[in-house]
Amino acid sequence: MQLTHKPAKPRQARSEQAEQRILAAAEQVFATAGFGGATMSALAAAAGLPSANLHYHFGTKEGLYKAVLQNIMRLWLEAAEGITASAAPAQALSAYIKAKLAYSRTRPYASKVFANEVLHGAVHLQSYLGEELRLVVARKTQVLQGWMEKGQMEQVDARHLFFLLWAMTQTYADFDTQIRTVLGREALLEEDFAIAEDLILRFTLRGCGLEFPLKEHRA
Amino acid sequence: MQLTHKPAKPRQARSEQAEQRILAAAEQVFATAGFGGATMSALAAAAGLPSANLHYHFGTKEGLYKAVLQNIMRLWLEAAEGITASAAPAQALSAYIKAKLAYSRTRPYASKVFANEVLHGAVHLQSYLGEELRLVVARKTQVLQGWMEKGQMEQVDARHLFFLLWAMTQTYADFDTQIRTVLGREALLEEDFAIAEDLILRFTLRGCGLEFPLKEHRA
DNA sequence: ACCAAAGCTGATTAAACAGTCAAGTTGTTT
DNA sequence: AAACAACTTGACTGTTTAATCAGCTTTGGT
Repeated sequence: MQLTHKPAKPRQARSEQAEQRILAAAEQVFATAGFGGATMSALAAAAGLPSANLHYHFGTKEGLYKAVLQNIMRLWLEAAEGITASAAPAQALSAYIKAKLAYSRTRPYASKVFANEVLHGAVHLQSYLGEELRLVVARKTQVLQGWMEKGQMEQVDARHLFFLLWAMTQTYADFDTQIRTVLGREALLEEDFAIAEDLILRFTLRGCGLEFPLKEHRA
Repeated sequence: MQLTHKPAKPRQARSEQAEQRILAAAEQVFATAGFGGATMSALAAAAGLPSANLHYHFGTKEGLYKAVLQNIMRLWLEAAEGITASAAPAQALSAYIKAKLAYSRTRPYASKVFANEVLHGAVHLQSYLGEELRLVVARKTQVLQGWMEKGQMEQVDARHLFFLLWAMTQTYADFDTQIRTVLGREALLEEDFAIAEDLILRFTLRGCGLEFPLKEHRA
């Protein structure tokens, strides 16, 4: 927990490479084993390095875990950038759903690490959830309320709308084992994600009193 | 993993009580710490017993974990019982959503243990997912397809419909930390679940081309 | 009242674990 | 090419952990 850490100010970072490699491997191991279930030797084996090496770069197991989480957090807020007052609700919400679902397809381990952390009380993410995420949700909620006041979409609770969008899109990463088993697949295919996207869009847009299917403008 | 277990056939089970107590405590500990993060002494402390006692009743940590999971599985399939060919789609789906959401409210730890297990590859649940759950989904999927053929609801992919219903209802248990933080609450209130229920029903029913809000018949 | 069987527990053990360290190698600056 | 910092590593250490076990108490059948 406490630091016997990397020499406080490394004059120059020569081996960014090793750290990236460790982080990528750790994302997978933490995703499949959880924090408690991941051992330093498993993490080291996945990175192809001796475990002393991981301690050199990240100090402690918890330090490595936090670095992995921080890496993931960067991705999470980007997706919502298209939700602005001047955008059209149907297009903006569609883009958000597509972006979030794309993360589930391309970064399933990142999603799982995040899910695992929140599931167990988010002790390492309290500040992120309480500050950054809370702020983004507050801002985006105001955008949606603006749309509602202008009659561009129906009245719905905007915060709960986000909870449901997160749930529906992330479930395809977090619970892929269950989904794959029910579908009888080794791995989820593009067509599965296409069906999912269509259904989530249908639910969301119609739920908000918007048109579905979306008609392309400027085809 | 291997058994040095409870005397194969206990003539009489005298202390059902202790096992229930251990299981209830273990559900909480496994939910908040995960399998790897839970220690036998933490489990024992939560149950208010020495750890040798837990080993007496459940053999190994994994044995206890499996018993907790098995306990949870019983709950999971019951909720879908109302989905039958003769039922009205809107009523049956509403009842299912309400039942699943009620579990998120009343048994959040059970939901979390299940979520955690699936998240990490469901190694202890493969047979359940592949057999029982797969079968139930196959049957309920047929019921929905029957409704669609009769024009009682729109064409949607029934299996993905279930994935989204599970995601939306269980998120209020599994990710309650995130939801509570965004809402600025110490604990989720009845009114939060009421809003959630309303929004999930709205999404689902409209997404399936059904009437929302539902009109009570035989009021 | 007696006696098995079932239930309980403190003390112990062997293995797994996170973290340390000293001795090495590599790369960069002057 | 010398000097130094960044990096790498195998061997090691103290602690935590799951699991065991021998001996004790409680319970129910007769």
